[in-house]
Amino acid sequence: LSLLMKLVTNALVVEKQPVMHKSQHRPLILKTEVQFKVTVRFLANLPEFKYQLKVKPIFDKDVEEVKTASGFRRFDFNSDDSKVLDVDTPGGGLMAEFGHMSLKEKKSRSKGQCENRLVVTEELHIIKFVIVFQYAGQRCNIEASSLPVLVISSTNQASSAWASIMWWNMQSTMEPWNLSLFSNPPPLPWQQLSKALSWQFLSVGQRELDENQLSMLRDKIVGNCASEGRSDDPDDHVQWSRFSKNESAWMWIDGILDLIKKHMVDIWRDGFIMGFVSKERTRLLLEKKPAGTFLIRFSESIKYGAITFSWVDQNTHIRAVEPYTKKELQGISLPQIIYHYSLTAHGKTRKPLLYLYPDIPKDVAFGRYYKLSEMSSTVDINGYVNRKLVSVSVYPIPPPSPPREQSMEVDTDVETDTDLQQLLDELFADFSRPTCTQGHFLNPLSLQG
Amino acid sequence: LSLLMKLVTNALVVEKQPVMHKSQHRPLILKTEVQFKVTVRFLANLPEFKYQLKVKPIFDKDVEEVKTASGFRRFDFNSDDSKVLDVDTPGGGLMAEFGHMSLKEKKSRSKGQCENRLVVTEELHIIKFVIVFQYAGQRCNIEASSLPVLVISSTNQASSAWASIMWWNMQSTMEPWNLSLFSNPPPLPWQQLSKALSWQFLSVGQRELDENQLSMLRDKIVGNCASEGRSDDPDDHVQWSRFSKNESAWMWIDGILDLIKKHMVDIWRDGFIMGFVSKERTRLLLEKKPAGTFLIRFSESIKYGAITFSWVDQNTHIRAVEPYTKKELQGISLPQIIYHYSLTAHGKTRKPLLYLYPDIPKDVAFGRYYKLSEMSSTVDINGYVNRKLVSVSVYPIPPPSPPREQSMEVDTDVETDTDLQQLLDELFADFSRPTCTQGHFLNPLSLQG
DNA sequence: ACAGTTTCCCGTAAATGC
DNA sequence: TGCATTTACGGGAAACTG
Repeated sequence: LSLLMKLVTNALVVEKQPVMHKSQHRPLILKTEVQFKVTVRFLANLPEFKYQLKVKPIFDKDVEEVKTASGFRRFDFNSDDSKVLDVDTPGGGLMAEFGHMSLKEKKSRSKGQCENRLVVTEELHIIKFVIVFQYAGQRCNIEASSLPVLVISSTNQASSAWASIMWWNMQSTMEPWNLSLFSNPPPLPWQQLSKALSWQFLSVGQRELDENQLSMLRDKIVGNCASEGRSDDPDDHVQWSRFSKNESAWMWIDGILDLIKKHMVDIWRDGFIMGFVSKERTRLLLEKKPAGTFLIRFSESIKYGAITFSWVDQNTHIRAVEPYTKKELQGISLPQIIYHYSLTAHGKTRKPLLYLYPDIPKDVAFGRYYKLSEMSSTVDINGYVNRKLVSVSVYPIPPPSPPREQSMEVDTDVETDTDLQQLLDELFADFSRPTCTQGHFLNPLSLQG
Repeated sequence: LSLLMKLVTNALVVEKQPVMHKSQHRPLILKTEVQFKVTVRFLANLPEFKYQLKVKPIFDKDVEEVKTASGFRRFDFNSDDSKVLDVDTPGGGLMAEFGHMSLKEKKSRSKGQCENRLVVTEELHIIKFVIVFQYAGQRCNIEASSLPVLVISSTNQASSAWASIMWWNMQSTMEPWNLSLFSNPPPLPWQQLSKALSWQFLSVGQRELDENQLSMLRDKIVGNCASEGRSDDPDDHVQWSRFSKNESAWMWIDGILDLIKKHMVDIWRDGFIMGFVSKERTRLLLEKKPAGTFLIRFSESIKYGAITFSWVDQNTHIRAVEPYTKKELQGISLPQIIYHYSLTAHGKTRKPLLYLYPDIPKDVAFGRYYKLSEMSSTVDINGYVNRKLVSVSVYPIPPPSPPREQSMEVDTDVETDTDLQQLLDELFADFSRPTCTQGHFLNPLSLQG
């Protein structure tokens, strides 16, 4: 009997297709009150059992007491809790499809009693599918278990949850099925973590991280730049807390992944974003290059994914533009920004970006992208004058304004208008110097030799 | 007894505060599965009834059969269906607060049987609050009714629903409580409708419509420009279908209200948006004005609320920029657009906007707005070069590109790159004429005398 | 096929809980 | 009080349903 159980247990395969955007093959993140689908397949083709077996999904079966003790949340299935009969599949095997499952938290009375309680995105749960099976007068349970499941209640937890999944996947290659992993998570070799990170970029942006990019990440995450040899020391390890906790590596990287996914899959895929370069390395790379050479970097300081470019300006000054955020990129694409980016300095307006590092003319690199987007916005519509957005800078920066303690009042206080006007006049002294040409027109962007 | 009932019935007042964005004092739009709050007040101060009266909300009481017959949907309260005891209020009166009400549709088996079924935003429902009341051995019902309620299931229905509310409010000043109004809605005098429309702008944008704006709307909605005298003919009437049905007046106006609410309450309030001006009138107004005079108009053609400006260009040409949509205004404000708007034509770049019609220097009108927004984006951050967005146009438009039947292929087809490059070169011939200045820099925005 | 209507669910903001 | 977690719901899009 016990042999039969084991045999048949292994013959069950579980597949899920939740609608989580992050999920790939392994659907390990489930959001409460959001539907997901589970298909249970009976691999051993035993058609004589057709319509005779009932499958029932159970959340955290067998481990419920343990988990409750350690402060885990408890969940129930919302609607489809009832079991579904087996049906035959085209291949002839048996299967059951749970089409509209979703989770709801069971509120337990006393929650915070446990000392070292994990954060919710570290709780590893299990969904089991159980068949109560009658055979030869005997009765036994056949079970199939899902991969570990992380349950979140809001998409703002998805990023942390994904960190847990990556960590678990890396651990479980060595020590499978450790559901208490995050009670005391062992550090991981950088070698292994770096591969996982690279895969994320492959998955999201169709291009892995190269050695230079990984090296920058190593310096940032492993730190300990003592061995500045930049070779991957196999002794380098990363702590879970360093990787996943607030303000730490993964949140920053995931913001960048999201930035790529939403706004620059194509440019990333084609390799035009150096991205992970420190400011120092940027200077090293650029300082020997002719003016007009630039490279594209992810912002290291801004929390939720932003991108900037650094370029060699006149007199070999290296400058970087204020990073563009995801929100801003909704209105204008990075290639468009790069194509039109203009700088007004010392009374002269010019386009400071010429060659993508090391020496690719920017149109060769980016032409294929901005052409398409420009096309559509340049067409005349109903007799209207077409238009487009251009990102411009005024440099050098004017002297900083004196601090204003009550900026809230400004919008009703007419008195400050004059101050503001002055400041603004200063700011745009170069930019908007009025000039008489034909008609009454100001001529703000002109080069006044 | 009947006297008492009437007396007490009138003594009940119903107040609701749903979280619908459109709702003002009268909360007449309810969305299914979204919470709202109802407070029932017993105006007659009879403290001896404290804690003895139970109030029960009932949806479509007394009219359910009629409505079901005419194809109306039916609803139930979700959770708080149970009645709540009366409690005393600070003033000493009796009241009951239903804190977490929400509606759920009761699916009825056969729905589409009714011939002339109304659309859902024309269904007028009623919520009644009933007290079963024992007095002197007698038992009777005390009832208070809500104002008519429109039930929607998605915010994309809110606009239509609001149209119904306006229409009902206008009708009910003459003939109150007509719940079958939309079965055969009588036309309304323009005089009355125009006031209601004007109030919408007052409510959303803190400024009513002036006579010129209303006159333009009259021409558009009433049509029938036979009496071109532009005086308000009291015989002008508007049909409900003309006002509310798809692609018609209200949808367009409501898109503009939303535009104002989201992006330009201040400029609207201060009266700098002429807004409702026909193209013809725009030309009449501007053609006698000096070059650089401009006015701001709402787009008449774009469906969901967009804004443009028309200006007197060189040689007294009147031009208008492609309208800005709500989505685009998320990234840049209208005052900023106006302040920096630049035009490149005939090899010269200039700012074509100088005087807001009739003759207000644009900085006098808009200075107060763009100063504030410029402030924040001009501050230097962490050594980055500040930047901002500018809306620019290239005019005149280059010859239209030959039609491309397979624009889908372009992004993988390297062959077309050359074509695109050529076209683009043409497009930006004026805009990006390369010029050698110091260094290698192109000098695209320069005036080459 | 299609339009009116509802459902689904992300992402943000607010509320809640601990 | 602050942070972790959940709830709420607008908005866009997909799914439904006659």
